[in-house]
Amino acid sequence: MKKISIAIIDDHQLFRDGLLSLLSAYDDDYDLIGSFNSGASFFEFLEKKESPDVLLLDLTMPEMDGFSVIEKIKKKKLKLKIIVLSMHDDGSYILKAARKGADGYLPKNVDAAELREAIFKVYDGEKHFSAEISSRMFDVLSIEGNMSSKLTPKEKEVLLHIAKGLTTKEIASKLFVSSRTIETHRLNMMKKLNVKNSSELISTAMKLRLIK
Amino acid sequence: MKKISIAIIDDHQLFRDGLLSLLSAYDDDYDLIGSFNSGASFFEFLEKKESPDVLLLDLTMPEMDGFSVIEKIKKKKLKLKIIVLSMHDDGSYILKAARKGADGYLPKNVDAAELREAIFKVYDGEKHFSAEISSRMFDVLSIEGNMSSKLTPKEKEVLLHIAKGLTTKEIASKLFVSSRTIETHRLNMMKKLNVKNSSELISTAMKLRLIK
DNA sequence: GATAAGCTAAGTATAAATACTTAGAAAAAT
DNA sequence: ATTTTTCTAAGTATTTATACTTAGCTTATC
Repeated sequence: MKKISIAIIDDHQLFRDGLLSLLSAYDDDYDLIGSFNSGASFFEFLEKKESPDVLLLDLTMPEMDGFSVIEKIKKKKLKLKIIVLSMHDDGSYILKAARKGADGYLPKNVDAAELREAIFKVYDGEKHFSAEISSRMFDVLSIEGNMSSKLTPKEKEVLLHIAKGLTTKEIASKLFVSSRTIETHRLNMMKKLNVKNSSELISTAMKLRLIK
Repeated sequence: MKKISIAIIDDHQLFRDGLLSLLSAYDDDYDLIGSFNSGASFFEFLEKKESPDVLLLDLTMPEMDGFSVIEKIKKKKLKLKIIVLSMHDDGSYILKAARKGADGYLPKNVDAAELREAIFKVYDGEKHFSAEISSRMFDVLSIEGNMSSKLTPKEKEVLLHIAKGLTTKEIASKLFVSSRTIETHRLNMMKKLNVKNSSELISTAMKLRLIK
């Protein structure tokens, strides 16, 4: 049987080393072709060498984050499977990865056997999102499901000011527009997120990471 | 020179393996006496064997989390240094660890040299919080500094309902008290957190992880 | 050039929140 | 047993937010 070729992208050594160790438990099944500390160095590598079958990818990295790496892979129409291996068991992160086209998502507490299962599954064209992961995605989806569309830049700007405790009037004078405009923005956001008032707007927005 | 004895507590294999790999870079300096997947198994080990000099500890674990491990160590008055090695670069986590008595805090992107430096520093009785870490702590402290005291259980209950979008009247009837009582709770919280209105109350509370 | 999306703004009425304070009863802590 | 904290509640005036709509103008997008 052909070995599955694997690459790792992660900015921290600890994680890369840990993954290497997990992979080595089933050494005969894999062919590790590279371990990279950034998306850039991975794409550099691809210019000379062949693409791996499966990419193990961290999300939070400086400069080019995991999401951008997925985007670039899809843009280049590379035929490799992507497993996101992230420290964030946060629903919105997982969902975003899935939307961008990740084939699997593993939380931090993987063991060698679970990792192996995921790799084989995505290599065979299946998706791998664990039950726990799926339920978290579901939480966010249930909020988003009621969200008719994304917030516009101006709306986000207003949202930030609301979170800071500014009143409608204060925000209006800060942005040089009428109070009614700010009210409209706020009310539009409340409709989009399907919430009843400003307090729920803030808490829902923070859950969805529209503000941090 | 005597080797520094080290133990690791982390629930995920990937992390433990990664740490082992990082430690092996300066193999001669350390004496790894144990690697544990839970606080319980570490304390079990301590009943028979001697305590390590330095403990590398993860925060987020099932059952007994890292904070509880620190507490138990302090209660038992064990003389070992604790370095928290966490995936959370979140100010409130770091601060909580420091308050409980952690001697150092390292973010996820440690390399072997940084880890070594931290281990030697805490072994010598110093504290090790990197500049980045310290600044995050400072962010939370600056909010907390203006917080006269903690929220009471009832206040937290009211806070949750506010975050869900309930009005004062709705919360009052839900908790079988007068609207004025709920108002008092809300206003007291606003004073404690030094915020101007409900929106800022929610955003600040979420930053401080008073609600999730 | 047409279509869609985003930003701007307003009318009118009602509901809710906020600013300021004070204070008694109950529960918890010491 | 006493002190402290928490929970409860209210008065009055003012400010802010919300409900429900409509709509012109500007800026992208195709």
